[in-house]
Amino acid sequence: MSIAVVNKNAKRGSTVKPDQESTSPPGLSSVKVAPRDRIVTSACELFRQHGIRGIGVDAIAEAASTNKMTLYRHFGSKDDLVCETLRVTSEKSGAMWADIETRFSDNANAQLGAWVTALSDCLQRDQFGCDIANAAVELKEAGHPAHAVIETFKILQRKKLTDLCRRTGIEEPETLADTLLLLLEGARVSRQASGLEGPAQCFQRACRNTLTAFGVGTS
Amino acid sequence: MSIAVVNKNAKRGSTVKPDQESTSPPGLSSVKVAPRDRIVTSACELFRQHGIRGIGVDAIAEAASTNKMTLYRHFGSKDDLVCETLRVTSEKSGAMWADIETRFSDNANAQLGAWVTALSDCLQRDQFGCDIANAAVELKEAGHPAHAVIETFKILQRKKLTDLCRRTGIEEPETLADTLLLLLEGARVSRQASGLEGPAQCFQRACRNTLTAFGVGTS
DNA sequence: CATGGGTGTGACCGTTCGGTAACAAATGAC
DNA sequence: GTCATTTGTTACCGAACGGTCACACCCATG
Repeated sequence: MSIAVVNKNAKRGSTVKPDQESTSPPGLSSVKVAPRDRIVTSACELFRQHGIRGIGVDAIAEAASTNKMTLYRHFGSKDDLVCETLRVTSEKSGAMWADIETRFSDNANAQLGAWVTALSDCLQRDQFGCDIANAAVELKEAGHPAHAVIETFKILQRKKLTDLCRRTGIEEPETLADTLLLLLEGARVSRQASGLEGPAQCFQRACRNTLTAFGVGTS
Repeated sequence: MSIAVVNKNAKRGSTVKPDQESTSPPGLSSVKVAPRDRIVTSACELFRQHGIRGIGVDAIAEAASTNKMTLYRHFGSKDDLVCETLRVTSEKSGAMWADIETRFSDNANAQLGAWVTALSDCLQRDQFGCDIANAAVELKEAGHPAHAVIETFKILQRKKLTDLCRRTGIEEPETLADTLLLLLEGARVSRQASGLEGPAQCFQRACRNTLTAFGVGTS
């Protein structure tokens, strides 16, 4: 699971030290994750659960089983940490794309179908939507460093989907890609506002209808 | 010490008082808006521009040309004020629906077309998306009083659009309504993350395509 | 003129926030 | 073992936050 989300056990005088990992068979124990990585992992999770403005650096450090000082040695500011978590999240999205491409190599239609399925599954599982879009909603200040990361990711995501749509040979790949992106973004935010029984439940069907309307058969 | 966070005009000793309204021809002056209404108006605007967590009650009171004490006499807490602004925003949405119904009475297809046009125009104008959905993204704490307001609005919005779709006589009004809602929600959040040149620019076309695919002609 | 309700004012409270200083402890390479 | 780098710990800072207090004020109603 996760590393103690809200460090209840704390009580600084815990005398024994090895509380790093909950399940730690002595000897080979676990992989010994570096503090920096633990911080990023915890930050990703807590930002997602509470929002960027809804969680403090103290809580993040504690969840990462470290302290604020170490956090600030690796990240000059909370904003820096925010940017790093967004970058990591972007990379995870890249991994999904790679997986789809390897599983359905050279079949654009099947890849589009797999994209819809993957995101639909993700929608069922994750109630907090797209971290990148959520960050854009939350951080409205002009010139916030996260904006560059958000823009980079969104441009890349759009380019990937447009290219994929183009490879199906249809007439308006840009329109299809943008339509699918609107449906996805809408489903993810609608799930947060109205739950799974709201309009979000229609996401997969809406995507299939759209693909059909554009002449893309996903077999 | 300094109470005023963004104390722009302030200068408490402004000697002359009538700075309530900028353009105030002496005599009949303006309509004399009550403090409570000024607070709600300012709060709506500031929450929209900076996010709910991004603005403090001091700044809201100051923008409303009043003070924190008066604010707390009308609203027991910041959360109460948040709920009230969401309610007011909901009512404005209701006004748009009423306008559409009066302009195209007894013509469901035309009303659907007008709905798309109105929201598309709104999308061009307003860069901050749907305040209600943004609040849902920002306020993730379970049991937050705003959730009830959000849910009420989203259910009503969905019901109105579904009923309108049903009145066109098509087969799957629920699916059409949900698809349009996903496109709308997606366009509004995408505009915040990727700007007007992003997928949001496709909103109107995607809606028209969807309407056509469902057999709804908006003439 | 008196009175009372709504309003303005500034100080204040306790908490939390992002961020830093100083020093002790652990760790790993040589 | 030595030594330098990386961590952990504790205390602290200034600022901003949500929220309250006591008191002066304005103004309409009687």
